[in-house]
Amino acid sequence: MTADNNQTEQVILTAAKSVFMKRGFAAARMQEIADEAGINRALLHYYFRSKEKLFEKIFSEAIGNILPGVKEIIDSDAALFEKIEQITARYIQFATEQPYLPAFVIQELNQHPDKIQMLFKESNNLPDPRKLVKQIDEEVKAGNIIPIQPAHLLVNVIALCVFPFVAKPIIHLVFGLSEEGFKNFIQERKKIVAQTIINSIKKH
Amino acid sequence: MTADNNQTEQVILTAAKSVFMKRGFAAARMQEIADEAGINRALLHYYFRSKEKLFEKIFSEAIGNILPGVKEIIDSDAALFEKIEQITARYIQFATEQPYLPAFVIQELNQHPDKIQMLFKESNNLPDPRKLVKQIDEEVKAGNIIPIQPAHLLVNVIALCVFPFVAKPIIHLVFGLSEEGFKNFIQERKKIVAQTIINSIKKH
DNA sequence: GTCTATAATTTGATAGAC
DNA sequence: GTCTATCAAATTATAGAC
Repeated sequence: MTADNNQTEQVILTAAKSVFMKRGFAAARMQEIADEAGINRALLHYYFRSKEKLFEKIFSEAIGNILPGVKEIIDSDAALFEKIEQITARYIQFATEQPYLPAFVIQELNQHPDKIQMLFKESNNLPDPRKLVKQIDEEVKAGNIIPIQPAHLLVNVIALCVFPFVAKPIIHLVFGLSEEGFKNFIQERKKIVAQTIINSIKKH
Repeated sequence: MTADNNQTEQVILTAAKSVFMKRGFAAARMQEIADEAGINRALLHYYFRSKEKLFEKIFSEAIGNILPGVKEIIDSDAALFEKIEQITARYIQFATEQPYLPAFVIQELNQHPDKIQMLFKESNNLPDPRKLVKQIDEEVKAGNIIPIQPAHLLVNVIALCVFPFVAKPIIHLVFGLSEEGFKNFIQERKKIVAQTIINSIKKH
């Protein structure tokens, strides 16, 4: 593989990511990807054969960027409250850097659940919740936190992190935030989410 | 307007809602709507002129079903904790009856933010958060709840209600739930969400 | 490896008969 | 009001020259 080859491939991937994230698979156009990459459509097919194959590449890369980090935290030996703080911090930081990603994943997940679920599985980085589930159950038993089902706690954490990004346009509308105001809002959530979760389960 | 006219129009709207919810605007096909309505494409255009107009009708109807109820609760004179319980109950009940709706709204919101924001505004049922914001601020000042910015509290409530529906395929995957298991999970959340929120803000 | 030209198909929309 | 036939545009994909 020549340097040029590699470089063009990378330019295409960058452009494809940008377009797929903004538009979603169905509304994305190969022409727009080509334009953004500064090449023509034929070359897209030369490198990736089809729109679908290109999409799969982009999607797998995207989840490959976030899953390993989350998995690592979930499987770590840290204490529960510490894990919660780490997960929220990493999630929000990641979504801040790639603000289109959460809505994109949710959109595709709901439109082709089987296919997307397979891509998640193939990534081999899907967090296995069992260890964390056990840890939560033990904290409950030990009387350190109030009784709560681990699945609900986990969903609560992810929901508080991710939702503001997918609901961004509605938040702008309801609270009349500027772009800057929204950024502030997200930064505040880095502390607020962990605090909210911990307050909701700790015994006082 | 004859009975037949009205009936056909209703059949089309029902079919269109089903298809748009499942596919989203970009991936929805007029042919599929026609098939599901048991008519042909030409008749769709006879009644609604274009795909876009049909979509707007469906979207406006959809948000028209949920917004007035939420607005009513938010503007009511109920105590804060009571409002939180009412909002969570209504949201989750509504999303249970129309499980595709939350992901659908989020998808379209992110793909055509300006247009969708306008449809929200035109509905004239967008909740005005000011009264609730004031109520929260007063509870904070009175020392009844911990200091929290109203916007974060509101986003937390909606996030915990809505997120499980938009993330349904991933929840299935991670926790290995059956369809029945997911329904149970959602029913449990009717109590858990309000409880989580209230625990997170009340003083102990 | 990259381009131009074009094929093949899909899809939203309209014309016109009944 | 409903249908068949057809148009016009868009879009993915390929063939072939350079």
